[in-house]
Amino acid sequence: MIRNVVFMGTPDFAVGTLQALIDSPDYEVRAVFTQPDKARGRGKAMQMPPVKETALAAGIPVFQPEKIRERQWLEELKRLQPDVIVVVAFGQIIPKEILELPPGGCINVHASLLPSYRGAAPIQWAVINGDRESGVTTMWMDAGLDTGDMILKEVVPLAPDETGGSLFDKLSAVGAKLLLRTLEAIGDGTAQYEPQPQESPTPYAAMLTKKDGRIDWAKSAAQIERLIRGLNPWPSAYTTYRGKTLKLWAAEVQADAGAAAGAAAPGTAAEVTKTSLKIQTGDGLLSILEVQPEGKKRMPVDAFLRGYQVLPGERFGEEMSGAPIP
RNA sequence: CGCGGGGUGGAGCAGUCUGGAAGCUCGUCGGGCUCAUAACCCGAAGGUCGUAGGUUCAAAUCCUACUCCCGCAA
Repeated sequence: MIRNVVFMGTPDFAVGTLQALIDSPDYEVRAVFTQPDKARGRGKAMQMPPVKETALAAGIPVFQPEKIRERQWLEELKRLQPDVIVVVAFGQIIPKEILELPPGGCINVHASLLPSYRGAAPIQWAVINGDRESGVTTMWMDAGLDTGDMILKEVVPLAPDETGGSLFDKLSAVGAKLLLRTLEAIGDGTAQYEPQPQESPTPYAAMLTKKDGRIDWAKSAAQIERLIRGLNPWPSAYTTYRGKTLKLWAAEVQADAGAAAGAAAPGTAAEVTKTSLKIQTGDGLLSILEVQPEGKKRMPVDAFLRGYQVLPGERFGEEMSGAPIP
């Protein structure tokens, strides 16, 4: 029998699942654990995690441990007597003592089809790698990182124009439903626990940083286009132009294959018209569709071209280092 | 008080330092040319230069306050 639930999570991705638990008549969310408020945004204003806002709105007690591994939190959890702890993108490593505390275990919702993409940024990496499908997996957490026994999975196909943001929304919704089904199965004893293979078929999906968005024009047009989609809306793919940052929000791989005779160096504006901008990559041309200059709003390329008068042969992504490229 | 860029006809920009008739590339509307066009030619409409106040004979431009948008950082 599963009734008392403690929820641990932090970002937007976790909100849907928390809300589903709150709305369900079968469970009582006794407490929510989330990361401490942090100064973020312009003006470094304190901002509470999305999960905290949801919990407060529902009148649920919120705990914000700096380090969940500290003894006091284990004691607090013992008092709460959860039948199960639900963990969704919490952002801290949960110690073994806590993992072993609830009779129903610590159940994690992970945004990939495990054992692929263990780690913090599975969604974006699936888009960046051009996968045909992704999904959500629930598992019984163990001491490893996303290595626990798998309980339920749901596959979600990727659209051709899938972005990190759009897939994020899809998987978040799927995750909420999948968790409810998982708790149900655990509650009535029908849950199946399938151990994961030791090795993941994919590299570890490390947390993304701004620098992951810097475009390497030597890569292929297809790879760059996927990077742009995967990192949309965060952290966003970018290059530099006339010494300033230029974010790229949408692009299209140029179909006409033969055109890429490779005369120009990667990063060069190969073809410029009044309404289009095609940049030479390591393999093929990439037609830029939407950009955002530093300090400006997003705009379609044609608007960008009107104001900035890009010349054929201009270079994108030049480094300050000034090392001449042969 | 974290750092920084910006708000100029519908769009993107210049002009601001060195005050003195609102500009560029487009778009829109009308006309022309063309088999045709994101092409070309002719003409037109459209702006209290973010808001409020100040300095000045004169402010998009200098000063003050405010407001909105965005990049970095976190």
